Amino acid sequence: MLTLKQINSDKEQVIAGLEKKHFQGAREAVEEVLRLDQMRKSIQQQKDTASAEMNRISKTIGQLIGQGKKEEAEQAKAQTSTLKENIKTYEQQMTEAENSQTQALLQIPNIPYSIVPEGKSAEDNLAVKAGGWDIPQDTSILAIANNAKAFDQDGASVALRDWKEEWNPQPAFAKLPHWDLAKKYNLIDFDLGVKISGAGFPVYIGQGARLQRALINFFLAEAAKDGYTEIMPPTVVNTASGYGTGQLPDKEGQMYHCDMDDLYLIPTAEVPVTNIYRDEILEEQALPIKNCAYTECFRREAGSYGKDVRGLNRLHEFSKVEIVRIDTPEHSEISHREMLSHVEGLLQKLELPYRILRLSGGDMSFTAALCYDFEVYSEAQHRWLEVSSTSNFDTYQANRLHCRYRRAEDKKVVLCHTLNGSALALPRIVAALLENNQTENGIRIPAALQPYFGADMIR
RNA sequence: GGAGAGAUGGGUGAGUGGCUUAAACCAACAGUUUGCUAAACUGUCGUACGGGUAACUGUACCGGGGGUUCGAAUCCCCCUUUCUCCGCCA
Repeated sequence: MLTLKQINSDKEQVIAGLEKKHFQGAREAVEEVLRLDQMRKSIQQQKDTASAEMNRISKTIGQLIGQGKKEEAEQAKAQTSTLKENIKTYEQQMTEAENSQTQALLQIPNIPYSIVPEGKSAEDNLAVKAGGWDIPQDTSILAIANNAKAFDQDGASVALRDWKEEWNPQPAFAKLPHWDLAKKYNLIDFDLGVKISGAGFPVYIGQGARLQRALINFFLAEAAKDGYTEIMPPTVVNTASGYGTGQLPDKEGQMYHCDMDDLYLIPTAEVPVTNIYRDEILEEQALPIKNCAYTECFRREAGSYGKDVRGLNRLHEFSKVEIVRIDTPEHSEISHREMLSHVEGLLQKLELPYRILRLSGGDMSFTAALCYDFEVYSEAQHRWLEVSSTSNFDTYQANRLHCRYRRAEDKKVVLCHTLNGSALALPRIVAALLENNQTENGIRIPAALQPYFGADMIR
């Protein structure tokens, strides 16, 4: 959540930011938080004064009893009853005010950075870069893309906006969608998954299972090369962790819940791996912390339907390698770019056509300050598939997590920045690999993946 | 799952109702002394929220939550968790 300090000192900027994110009733929400804050402060002043008086009297009583002055002690006791009641009332009011204030703050999303494009929806996302083995290199627009210093050159990025329309690859032969390929090569059995679990829980078989394991190992190895520490966290988390990274309370219905023990199945490794640092004060020299983790991810995906859920496009359980960073505010932007380069490198090594989108204010997640999506092009489905979302949360998550660090310079304790990104989520990568690499003789495995897969083709 | 014993600051650890403003030691940081290193000495050494331009100061926090009391780290209840033993088990 946003800090009170931010809201207090930069009220108008915060409101403008919330409006950029198309948050309804931004001004009212901010005013409400400020009003509750004023209320809380004035109650605290009264309560602190009363408590100070109470402490003073109690101490006196102790001294009087020590001196054997019992009558005077009894007199002093008589003074305390109203005071005691007042304190109790103040405490209740303060708890109430604090709770409403927290509730109000939880309803307010993060504010976007200035380079986030204006806009309401996915239509307004900005393509900042594109690449991949199959993209024609002579298109002038793409030439700009390749020369652009990625991610921070707004002028260059704007020119890329409509590049998708310029590039309409014509497949050499009618390519099959991955659900047909999965059947043809006996890689994935969707019906079997329905039998033993339900829709959205595919069963990977033989080379299909091996491809999963190869991708996981490849992604983890690449992350290790880039200096990430591998974590293997629990796959279920408690409510405190759910609140820490912001899945609770707003996304409660999106997570699977184990009623008996009140635990949630993780929707992403971000949850356990970021919560490692909940309620921690880190030393500045330990930053940036770079962790990666492979986990299964579980999502209820309530409300999804149609072509979006066909095959591997949207699953209830899927494998993902996540990269997570905890950093200082000064360095988090650099960290973000390094993460983007890492993810881009993975897609290049997998030889997939990709584009990178800077999400518009309205399309960003509740908690992000800046977010880039990576999409790969599926030649059989003729559409872009989102395979990674790499975000900087600024202090928004850290504030909720109470994740802070001690500045080396002045020893002050301040909030960290948190960042995370998929590197990568498997299902749509598998879909794109199968669809784009199909030949008459089988499915080609990209060279970088061959050592992990143990073969150059799926036959 | 059953029984018992624990949980105190960055660490070790004292504290069984008011002489605690949580001792002491270690670590850390700053300074003094000193050819250098080391040692010694002195000082600083939590977090959150208030008040104050500031120096400073108030309140809360001893695993978490509730209760008893004028007053709780200390007594009572519930929860979490660690250890030991028993049971079960890959």
